Amino acid sequence: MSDHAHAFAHAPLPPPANDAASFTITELAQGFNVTPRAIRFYEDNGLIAPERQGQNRVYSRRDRARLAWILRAKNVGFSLAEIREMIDLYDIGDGRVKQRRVTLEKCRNRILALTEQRTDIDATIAELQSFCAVVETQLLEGPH
Amino acid sequence: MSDHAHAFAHAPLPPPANDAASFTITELAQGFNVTPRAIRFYEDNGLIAPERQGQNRVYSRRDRARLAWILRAKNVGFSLAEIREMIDLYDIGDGRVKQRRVTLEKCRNRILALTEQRTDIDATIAELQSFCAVVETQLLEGPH
DNA sequence: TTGACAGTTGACGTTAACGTCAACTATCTC
DNA sequence: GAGATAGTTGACGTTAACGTCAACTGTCAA
Repeated sequence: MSDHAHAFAHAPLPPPANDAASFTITELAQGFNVTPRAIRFYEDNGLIAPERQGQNRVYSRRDRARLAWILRAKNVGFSLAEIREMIDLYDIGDGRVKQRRVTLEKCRNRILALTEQRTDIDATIAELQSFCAVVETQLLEGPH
Repeated sequence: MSDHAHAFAHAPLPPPANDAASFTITELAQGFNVTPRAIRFYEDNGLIAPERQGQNRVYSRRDRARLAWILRAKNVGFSLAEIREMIDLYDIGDGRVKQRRVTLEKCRNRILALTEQRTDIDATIAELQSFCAVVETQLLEGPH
């Protein structure tokens, strides 16, 4: 599966066991196993907005949690644009009713899509497992 | 979530209820809700290899099943390159032992990644659901 | 004060996965 | 035989999500 496989070897996302109050960009990057470039890119797209000390970015624990959220959403297949929209949704507490109906429908659609996706994942896992079993058997039979 | 959402509104993949023995490219495309262009693209990348009648492609039921497989893998987050490699893996019955060990490891890694992804999906679904609940409550309270 | 670092902002390059023509071909219908 | 219709092969365009590089800035230790 070559090195492309790493495109799929996403961050193992247990929030980094760093209980500091604030973080630098490289701390976050290392903790989540992404590049600083990527984090800045998310900021350019309005996904995070850390404080600044002078020109440097300073990330709070909330920012870190938000980044975790973003990466998980990414891992689940959402595009950055979609993630941004979801974030915006969460920020609407004051939308009018029609807006809320739309919000609700979008949410439900996403839930449906995710549920479908879960089914696909289960099926794929099952297939890979049975394939693994076959290969294991071949191994036990020894080289021919 | 704009129209970008449709980038995620993947094919609802119940294999099309068409029990013919062979299919044209547009039949498959419509059945799976993808474009003929995409299917040809997959062929260019060695993911499918339908028969030909003259210059036209003719897809068997096996081809259709394979396309379903491909789309499911896509939906789960695999790149076309990765899918191609998985297909190649399935075609190795004669690899040497070392190759098989590698194959096995790759498979297991994928299973791990998929399992993680499942966890993320569950978490995301849970969050969306609780968010839905909140919005519903707001709706019931009526417009302010 | 002079590196050595960590961080910053553009600007441009890159890859994946198609979309979008354009120019043909083959088949059937009128 | 002239469209209409479904298919074909290039070739080029496009979008997302960063990577890469260049040119600075700010901070601290020797």
